[in-house]
Amino acid sequence: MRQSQLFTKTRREAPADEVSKNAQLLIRAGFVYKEMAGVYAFLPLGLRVLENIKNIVREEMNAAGGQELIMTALQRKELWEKTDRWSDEKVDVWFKSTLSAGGDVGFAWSHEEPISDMMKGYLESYRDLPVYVYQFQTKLRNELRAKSGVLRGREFVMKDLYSYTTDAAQHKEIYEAMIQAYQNVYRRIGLGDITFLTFASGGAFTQFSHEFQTVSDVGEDIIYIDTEKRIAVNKEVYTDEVLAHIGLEKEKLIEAKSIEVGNIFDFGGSKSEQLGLMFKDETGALKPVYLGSYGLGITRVMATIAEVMSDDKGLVWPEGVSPFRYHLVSLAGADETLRARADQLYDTLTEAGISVLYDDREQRAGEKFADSDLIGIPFRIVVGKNSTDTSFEVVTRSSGETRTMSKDELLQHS
RNA sequence: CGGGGUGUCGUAUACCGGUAGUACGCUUGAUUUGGGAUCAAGUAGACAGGGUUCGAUUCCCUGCACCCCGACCA
Repeated sequence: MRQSQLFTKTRREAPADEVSKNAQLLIRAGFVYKEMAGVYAFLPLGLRVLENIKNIVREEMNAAGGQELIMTALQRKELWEKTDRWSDEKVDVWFKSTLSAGGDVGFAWSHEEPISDMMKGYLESYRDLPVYVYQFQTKLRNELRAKSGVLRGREFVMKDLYSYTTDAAQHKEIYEAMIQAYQNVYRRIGLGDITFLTFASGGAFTQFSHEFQTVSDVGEDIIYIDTEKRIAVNKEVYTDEVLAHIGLEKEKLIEAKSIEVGNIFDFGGSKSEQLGLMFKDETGALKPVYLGSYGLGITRVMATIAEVMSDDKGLVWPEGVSPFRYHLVSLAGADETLRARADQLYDTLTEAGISVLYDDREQRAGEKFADSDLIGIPFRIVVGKNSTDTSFEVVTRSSGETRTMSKDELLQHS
C-alpha cells in the first residue's frame, strides 16, 4: 500500500478529551475514529489490525474444532424472558427498541440465548453432539459509563464460541482445548508473556470460570500471579480455601492490575433446561445439552496491545498483528535513482506477498520518521543515502536496532 | 446512577463584560530535503437555548456533549 494513497491522517497531538493512552495513540496514528463516548470506528490501518487478530483467533478456533457462523444483532424479547434476562433490573446494559410493525426487540449484548435457542432445531440426538460454533460479532452494551478509550466501549467486537456437549466429561475435553487455544492466541498476538490463565468467579453456574488477564496498570481487575506455574487468581475469589483448592501458595503470589482479555465459562445444563435445549442419549432418555461459552474481546485485545506495547514515540505492533510487515520509508525526494530503487523494492516485496506500507510521500525525513514511529510497524526499511541497490537499512521499531539487509534477506526475514 | 470537571477555527491552546489571538493543519507560491524545515499570502472558531446587561464567548440558569472518581462490568 502506498502511503500517499492510504486513507489516514496522523496527528501531532491527541484530542483533549481522550486521556487513555490506547485511544490517544490509536487516534493520533489514524487507526480509529471516535464517533461518541465509548464508540469507535476502525479506519483502514485499525481494521487491518483487527482482521489480523481475528484471523489468528479464527485459526485457533478452527483448529480446536470450531465452526464459524454469525448470529443476528436484533434479538427477540420473548426469548430473553424465558431466561429472565430481559428486564432492565436483571440486565442493565440493554439497548432496546420497538418494531414499527409492533413488538419489542433488543440489540445484542450477548448471544447465549439466541444461539442456544436456535440449536433446539439442530441438536436432537447424542449423535448430533458435540458442536462448537463461534462468531465475531459487534456487541452493544448500554454502559452507564464508557471509559479507558477502546478498552471498554459501548460497542465492541467480540469472538464468542459456544460448546454443546453431552455431559461434563465431553465438555471437559473442549474446555481444556479452549484453554490451550486461547494461550496460543495470546502468544501469537504478542501478549503471551504477560497474559495469565486466571481463576475467577463462576457466577451462578459453577464455582469457577477462567479468565485470561493481561498485566497492565490500566486494568480494572486485580489478580495474584504464580509466575512459575503461570496461573493467577482473581481478587474476587482470592481466599485461603480457593488457594488450597487450586494448590497455590500465598507467599509465592504477586499482586498485579490486569485487563481481562478473555473469559471462558462452564454453564452446565441449567441454561439448556431453561431454554428447553434437550437431546436424547443412547438409551433414549431426554437430557439437557451441556453448555460452555468462550469470549475473547477482539477490539479490547487491540487496545490492550496499544496500551502495553507502546512507547513515548507511539505504537509498537507485534509482528503477528501489525497492519503491515514493513514500513518502506523513501527519502528519495527529487532523486530519481533513489525513487526507482524504492519503487523497485516495493514491487519486489509486494509481488512476494509481503505486506508493505510504502511511504512514497513528498514529506521531509523528520516527519516521515515521526509518522513511522507513531504507526509502529515492526520493521522500517529506509531508502536514502545509506542504501544501495543491494543493501538496505532496516530499523526494528521495538528496539531501535539498525542493521543492513539484502533484498533476499528482506524477502525471507520472518 | 452519585460526585467532580470541561465545552473557543479541523487539532492544541490564549485572552477578555466592549474589534477573539497564537501554533499546527489545510490552500497558493518560493526556497529546502536523513528526525515533525523557512519565508510570504490565504482559509477557518465561542456546544444549544434562555436570563442579567447599553453590550455576553466571558456572569447566571437549563439542556446537550465529553472527561475523571465511584458504583456497575452474566
